[in-house]
Amino acid sequence: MSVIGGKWKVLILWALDERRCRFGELRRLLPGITEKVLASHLRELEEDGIVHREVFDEVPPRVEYSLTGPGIALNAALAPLSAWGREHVLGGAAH
Amino acid sequence: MSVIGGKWKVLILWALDERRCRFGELRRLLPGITEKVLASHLRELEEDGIVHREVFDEVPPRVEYSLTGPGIALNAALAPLSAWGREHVLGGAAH
DNA sequence: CGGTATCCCACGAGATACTG
DNA sequence: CAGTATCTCGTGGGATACCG
Repeated sequence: MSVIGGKWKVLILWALDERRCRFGELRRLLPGITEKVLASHLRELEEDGIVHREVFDEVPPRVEYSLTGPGIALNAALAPLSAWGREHVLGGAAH
Repeated sequence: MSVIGGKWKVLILWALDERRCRFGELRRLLPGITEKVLASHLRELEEDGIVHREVFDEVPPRVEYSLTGPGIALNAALAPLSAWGREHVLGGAAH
């Protein structure tokens, strides 16, 4: 739970499940998140071995985030929980 | 996430997965939890339709908590996440 | 036995400004 | 572009005491 405990963490994971993203892309994909929170969540996910951070030494600077193997597995493990939420929290009629 | 967001909530769910429990039993099954937190978590789980609270009008008073249908389904949906944690957070060697 | 009622505090997260 | 640096505030959770 501590791994996915941040307010925006699963949303970050789902965004990265589609494709690898740059910092600014993630910020745009997650309306309302602040740079500070996005940065700290990415740091924690990196420390937990969930996301990989790749720095390209270019101008302008480019940093790309992607899921690691365990990160992909974590997203798969979250799928049933997500399905449960759609079924029981969101309208049980609107599935 | 808000449904299972409390610090002790999944532990409560797992305790109730075995069998229905009384308040004091849960307190003993969860060393370190305070009565206030246990009570508030149970109230929230009840409001979310996860646990059922049954009051028996006896002396001494008796209250039993059990999982509802959605609660049982939630526990099942948590199983893959639990397995992921055992595999990747706890020792990947010690499975 | 099964809880409330208070008080308290750390920490997560938002707002805002700034930088290499 | 990809972040830091501060500051602030609400709230989740802990400690303790009390109650029908």
